[in-house]
Amino acid sequence: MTAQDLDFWSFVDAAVDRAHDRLPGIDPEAMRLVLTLYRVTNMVVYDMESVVHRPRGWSYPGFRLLFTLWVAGPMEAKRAAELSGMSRQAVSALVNTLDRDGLVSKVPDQSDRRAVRLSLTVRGEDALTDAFAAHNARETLWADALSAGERETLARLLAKLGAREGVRRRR
Amino acid sequence: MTAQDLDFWSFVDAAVDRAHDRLPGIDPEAMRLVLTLYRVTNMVVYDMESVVHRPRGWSYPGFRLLFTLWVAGPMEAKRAAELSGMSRQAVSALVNTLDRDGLVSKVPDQSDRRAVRLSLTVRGEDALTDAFAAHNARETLWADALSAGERETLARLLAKLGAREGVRRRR
DNA sequence: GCTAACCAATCAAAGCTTTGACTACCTTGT
DNA sequence: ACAAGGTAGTCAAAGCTTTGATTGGTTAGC
Repeated sequence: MTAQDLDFWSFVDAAVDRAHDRLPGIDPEAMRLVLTLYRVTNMVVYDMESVVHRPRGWSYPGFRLLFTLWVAGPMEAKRAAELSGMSRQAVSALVNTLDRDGLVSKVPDQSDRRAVRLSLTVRGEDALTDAFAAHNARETLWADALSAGERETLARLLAKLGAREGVRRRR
Repeated sequence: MTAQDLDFWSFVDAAVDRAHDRLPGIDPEAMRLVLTLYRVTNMVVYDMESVVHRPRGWSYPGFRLLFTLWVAGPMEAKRAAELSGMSRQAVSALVNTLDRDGLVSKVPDQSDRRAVRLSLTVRGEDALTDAFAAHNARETLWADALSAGERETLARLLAKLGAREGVRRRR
């Protein structure tokens, strides 16, 4: 396989081979794992965003924040950042858009006047329910690439990777 | 587990339960798989970016483009977009930054004057070699969460998901 | 009470990505 | 030759994310 014949996926093989040839000390398996993880996730996210969310006028981050509120109920912006995995600044910017579009309401907290309490509007809840149904249908389409046993194994190994001690998220 | 006790990971369980309760038709397994995939990948990418790349003054996308050129050699911008998984516009914008910083050179193609040929500068190659060593060491740290057999299984299942027919990348 | 430390949120600047539009160039068919 | 269509790259506008700085509010120590 020369450099001329590569495509998006065979690039991973070429990268592993080339790195292994040129840099003796590297770990080819770890490299393949992270490269593949990154590419698959990007592919799935791009698909979700272009098929489900952009046609509805939303972004994937917007959906994630609305979904967070839908799952865990009204909460402070800081907590929404923790649960969704965004930074507080990102939540702040994102809520401006969602508030403008009438999907989220932002109310100053009674007991702590620094905080704002976020909640779905009725319109936000309706829109989320519709978008989530389409989102999940698309998830199923992806998941169907694997057998039930493979899906369980994949989810379990991913969770184990995510639980990695010593390499923790700091935000 | 009430909504008050959730954290970043238990949110996934809560989301699956809550969706299952409120919307009868959804596919909880597919949901868990995609949610977990997304969160793990974001965690790994954030870690790489904050530990390896930002301290060197780079972004993760910048690293990916340099790495693509390092693996497959000089190429047109369009091809770099295909292999790296970025859009042509994204490559165009990114190359402006990398060119400004002296890491990539952009030369008009002789035979097709529409095209530009991208290649690593000497400085770009040196910087990439250094960054890649650190990047791969960090990848190893993550991969060590799993046994050798688990790593192989995970990489294989991810590749199978990425090879999904009927749900293809369109860019 | 009052100051110091801390904390929630936002602002500002820079970077990446996206869609849509546009220019310049190449290629094909007549 | 030359017009029609396709292609490579860029520009523009909007959105999200990041780091670093700032504002306003709370809490703890003296």
